[in-house]
Amino acid sequence: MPYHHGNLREELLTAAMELARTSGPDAVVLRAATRSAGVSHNAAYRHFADRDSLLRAVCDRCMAQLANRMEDNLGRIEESGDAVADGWARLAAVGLAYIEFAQAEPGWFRTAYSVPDTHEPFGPGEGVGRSGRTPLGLLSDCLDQLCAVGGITVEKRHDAEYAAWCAVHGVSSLLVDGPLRAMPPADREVAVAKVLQVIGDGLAR
Amino acid sequence: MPYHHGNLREELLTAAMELARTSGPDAVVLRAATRSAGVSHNAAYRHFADRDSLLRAVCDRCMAQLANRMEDNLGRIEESGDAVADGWARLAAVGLAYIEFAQAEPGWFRTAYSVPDTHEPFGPGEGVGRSGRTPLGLLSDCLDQLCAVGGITVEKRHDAEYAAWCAVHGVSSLLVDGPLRAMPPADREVAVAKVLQVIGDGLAR
DNA sequence: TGTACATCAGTGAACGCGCGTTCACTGATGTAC
DNA sequence: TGTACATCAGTGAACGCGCGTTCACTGATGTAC
Repeated sequence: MPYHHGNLREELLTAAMELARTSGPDAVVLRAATRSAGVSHNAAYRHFADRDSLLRAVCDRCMAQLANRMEDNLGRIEESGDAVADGWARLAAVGLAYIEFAQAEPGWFRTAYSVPDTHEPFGPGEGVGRSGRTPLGLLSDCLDQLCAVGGITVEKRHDAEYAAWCAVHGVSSLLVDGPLRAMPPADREVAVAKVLQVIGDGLAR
Repeated sequence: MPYHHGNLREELLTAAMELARTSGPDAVVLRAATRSAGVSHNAAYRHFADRDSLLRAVCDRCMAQLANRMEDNLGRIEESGDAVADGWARLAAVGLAYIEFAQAEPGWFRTAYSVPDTHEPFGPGEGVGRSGRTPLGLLSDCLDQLCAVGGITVEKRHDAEYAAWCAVHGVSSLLVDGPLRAMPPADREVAVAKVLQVIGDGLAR
């Protein structure tokens, strides 16, 4: 191992992402990250002002992972020719991606929403996936499209992201951290389907 | 201060509730609770097996506080004579109570959902308010009544608590801890209203 | 082309913090006889 | 009614843990002349 590491900042972030993945935001710890990078613990201070700055950078990446998962699900959709049906399918794909991400990567999910109070929330260009859009941006896009093709009214479109986001966020939180965490997979599917169905009905009406 | 305290268990719980209220579940710390009760730190071990047992007991109380708030809101409703309208009003009251509680008592809200992994989830008779019902129980009651008077169909009633619970839990979490925590009050009301409206529409349809 | 020197990126020891938990103990209480 | 003694509810000192952070430092790099 040479004295100059070469890419320590990146390696610290990789290590910290692994900590977050396994054990959530509280496990994003300077000493553990440097340990895992094979470097003395205060080498980290060359690249991050303090522990919260490292955590903040990790939050960004976690949110980006969520965005990527949503984009993946969107990319897998086959157009049916029916613009309204496709619009609903896209919205469902985005919502399901959110819930699946939370369950598949609970540590990342929790961390994505753990920006320290001492730091600014995500600014433009932060927490974005490959397409450059945030999770919320991707959801907005779906709703815009659905509105454009007449799947939902303009009135319903207004602030609709709150309804959709809160519903999928709520079911994700309750399944991952909350009282539903012990729920068997079959029941989870029932709960998730009900949430998506009611939200869809509520927007359609 | 006499050697025998008399009611130390209760006083520790009161102190721990105050810690939770101010700073959330992580602040529920044995030494702080005993300090605040004016007692040596390991006196706590006469009343709680360990730190997690204390936290667990505090979680119960926080959930009970939430239930009480929901009951308060229900009690404030004036019957209109229209059973269906009253049913919807009760559902809205319960949902709003949940969201208001989260914003008014963020520490308690977070703690209510922080039962340690090492402990069993709430059993019967735990996390209940004055009426002996849990928050989820109160919600179920509302949905049952609404269904009984024909406000929602039997099919919609089925598993409807997931949809309602997840929606209010999601908006609460995002407003209290999440990216919406910086939202000004006026915008919060808009978001909350939208969530409740869409969920209501979705159940009604 | 060679070299002095500023700059950058690491090291290693140390400090202070607060926590949960354990140990051996002492003071107060209540009950059997 | 008095007293020995078990039991209960506290005390106080100590341990070990892992953390964030600071300090003075050393090794490597690159650039001006």
